[in-house]
Amino acid sequence: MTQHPWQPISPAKPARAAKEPLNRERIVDAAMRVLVSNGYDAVSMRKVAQELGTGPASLYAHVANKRELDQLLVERAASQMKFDEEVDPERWQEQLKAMMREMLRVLRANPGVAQASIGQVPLGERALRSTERILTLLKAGNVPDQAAAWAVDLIPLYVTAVAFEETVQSATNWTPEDVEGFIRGLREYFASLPADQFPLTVALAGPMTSGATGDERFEFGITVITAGLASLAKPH
Amino acid sequence: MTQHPWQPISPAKPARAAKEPLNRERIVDAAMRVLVSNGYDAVSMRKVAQELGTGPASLYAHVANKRELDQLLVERAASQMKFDEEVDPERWQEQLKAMMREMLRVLRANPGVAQASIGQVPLGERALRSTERILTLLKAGNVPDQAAAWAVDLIPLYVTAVAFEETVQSATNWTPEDVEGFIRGLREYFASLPADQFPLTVALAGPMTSGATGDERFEFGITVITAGLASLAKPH
DNA sequence: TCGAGGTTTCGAACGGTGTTCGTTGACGAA
DNA sequence: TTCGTCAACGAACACCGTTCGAAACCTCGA
Repeated sequence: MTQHPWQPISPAKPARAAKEPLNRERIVDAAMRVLVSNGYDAVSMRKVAQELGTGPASLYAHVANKRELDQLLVERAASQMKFDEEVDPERWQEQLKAMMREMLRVLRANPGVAQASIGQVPLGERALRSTERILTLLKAGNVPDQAAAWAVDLIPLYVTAVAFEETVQSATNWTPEDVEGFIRGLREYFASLPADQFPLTVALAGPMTSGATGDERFEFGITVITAGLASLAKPH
Repeated sequence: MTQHPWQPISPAKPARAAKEPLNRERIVDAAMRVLVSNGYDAVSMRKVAQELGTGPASLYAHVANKRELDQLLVERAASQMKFDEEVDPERWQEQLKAMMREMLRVLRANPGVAQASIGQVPLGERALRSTERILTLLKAGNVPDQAAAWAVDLIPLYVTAVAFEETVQSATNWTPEDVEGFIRGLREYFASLPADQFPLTVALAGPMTSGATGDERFEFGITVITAGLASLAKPH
């Protein structure tokens, strides 16, 4: 569509030079396009190569293997996270929650990255900035050193798990109506259980199936984690 | 080794009857054997069929697809969890932690189940007992209904994510020495960062890389979550 | 300008995966 | 005995990650 009619069919330059040479960045670009538009499962060496107009073997000159490509995708996504606000010790809990929301936002915008990212130690420069910021916020909250250090793991793990869960569910290609029907069926199922064996499950069928698609559950999770960390704070 | 020498080479019964007919239970049994001894990645329809002395197509008469087989494995593993102790309202926090430890124990004993389980709504009878128990414990702790209902998601999600992370790492086939070396390298890397940009990361390089292989990190996580839930308790 | 050496590209192939198709063969009902 | 039904399963399809080796290309010294 963008091709101009007067463009020569056979390019003036030799066919070989018409292609820019491959490099890591172009590969990650292509992989990112496939990831965003087709999900993580579609990110295969073949698909990425095809996106670049070549074969899968060509990628291996620039990327050791699929796992390394996954890591590059994670770093690329991590670089989209913005944590601009100055750390304000008075508002460390709110700022920590904002951080987690931002992480989830980026993971959602790049569906599938969560899958590639889970269980990976964050090492890139952007990830280090996140680490440093988490430590700063928790130090501002008087959280002990060891707790803060472990929270650096806990926080991304939770956010990533939530994002991963969402991508797994969205991978089923359900329409919103399907999801709604599933939720309703679930609620009815819970409510129909024998009340003598599962009294609370029956009684809480409504709350358990509420907020399944929105952000309320995530808000709840980050509230619990933040409150839990705050409760570990050393008395001043 | 267990075969007796006087056992006839060709069985007395017709060869067809020597094979028990296939059914879901036998398939899950076989899949479980493959899972425990070779990890989740080895659980393919072909391997499971081979374990049963047949071809992959035979499985599809009893199991819709691989995802359904995964779900059956999750249910099988969930049925191994034991939550015997009576609920004691005075000790609800400790009992909740014990529950999470038991969940992790089973997920560890069945490496790979976590991967199949993440993002799945727990529906089997065993899972329902877990749900009911979580709700009972939180009710004993005066946690509001909506919070308790969402905690039913949060708790397994965290435990499963931890287990999943562990299986991803163990899938690299590293020896304990490799892991130790990696951890040491990580600590040195953190410590060597520019202190003006990452002061806390440098200062906490030790704590951040401690307890990486043990259970301390998990204990920390369940403590944070339990404390966070407790902080939501309604004043009585 | 030529040629050698090293790197990049990439078609072909290997061994794996989930899944489907269509035939086979055993069994219960008529 | 015959027929209809359905589990069993061999073969195949379309994928996957990865490797190999030959060709094409770029760089640089002679």
